[in-house]
Amino acid sequence: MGITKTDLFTVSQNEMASIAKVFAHPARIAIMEHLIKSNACINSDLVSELGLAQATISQHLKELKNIGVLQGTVEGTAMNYCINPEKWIEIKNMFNQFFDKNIACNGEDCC
Amino acid sequence: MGITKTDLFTVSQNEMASIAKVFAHPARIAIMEHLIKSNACINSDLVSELGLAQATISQHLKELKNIGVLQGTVEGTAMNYCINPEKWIEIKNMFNQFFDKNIACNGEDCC
DNA sequence: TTATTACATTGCAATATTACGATAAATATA
DNA sequence: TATATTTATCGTAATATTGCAATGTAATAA
Repeated sequence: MGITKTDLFTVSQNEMASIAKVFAHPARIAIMEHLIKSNACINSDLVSELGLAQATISQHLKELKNIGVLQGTVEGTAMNYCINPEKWIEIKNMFNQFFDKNIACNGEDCC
Repeated sequence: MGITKTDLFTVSQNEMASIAKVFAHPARIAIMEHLIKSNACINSDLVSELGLAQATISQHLKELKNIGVLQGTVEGTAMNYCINPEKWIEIKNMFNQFFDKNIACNGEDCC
């Protein structure tokens, strides 16, 4: 089907999954890493940096903007994209909360 | 196209993306959370717990096994799945390294 | 006004993912 | 042995994602 049955899961499970989905493409990881290195960046830089077409990069940027991890300001004809620090921390905390659960097995017949 | 141009990106960017992809479905988040709560679990438990078909759950478990975050031991006709603690820490560290980068803007014209 | 530049959007083709019924495989039980 | 139980795999339909050329839009420069 390709359709996810979101109604079967909790809000936080769906949220975690949809944020992870944005991180689930190497181009979007590369965009974030490049933005962090440069401290600011425009779309056209990324085209030469990553080797993907302008339309493709614009699409990835849109998905990163959609979850709020990127913010963009207009700079003449160019765009000035950078990481949204508040959202960055928020997502970081979300992953931390998930991974900080106690995963110790308690029974001797466990795994 | 639906095909990712992995050759354009670094090994670590591709790895991060492919692990995030496994976390990018609420059923797989729910499976991990249920395993952590129960400390051990079999496939048939999850079918009644999650409301997805047995074949679907088996498929999700396979993907979680593929990246090593789950391990399964045979228990008669049943399976005993649980979190792999070493891999759990490894993935946790991967995300921590990614999010612990300094994202402070340095220029006054930045965002 | 007419380019030019930079980015977004649209419309597709190719491929991937999700879900599940059917069925296979493996073990346990009568 | 025959049957039930549990999980894995296969095949397939529905939907989603990826990538890009073409085009649209908005601001600047000539």
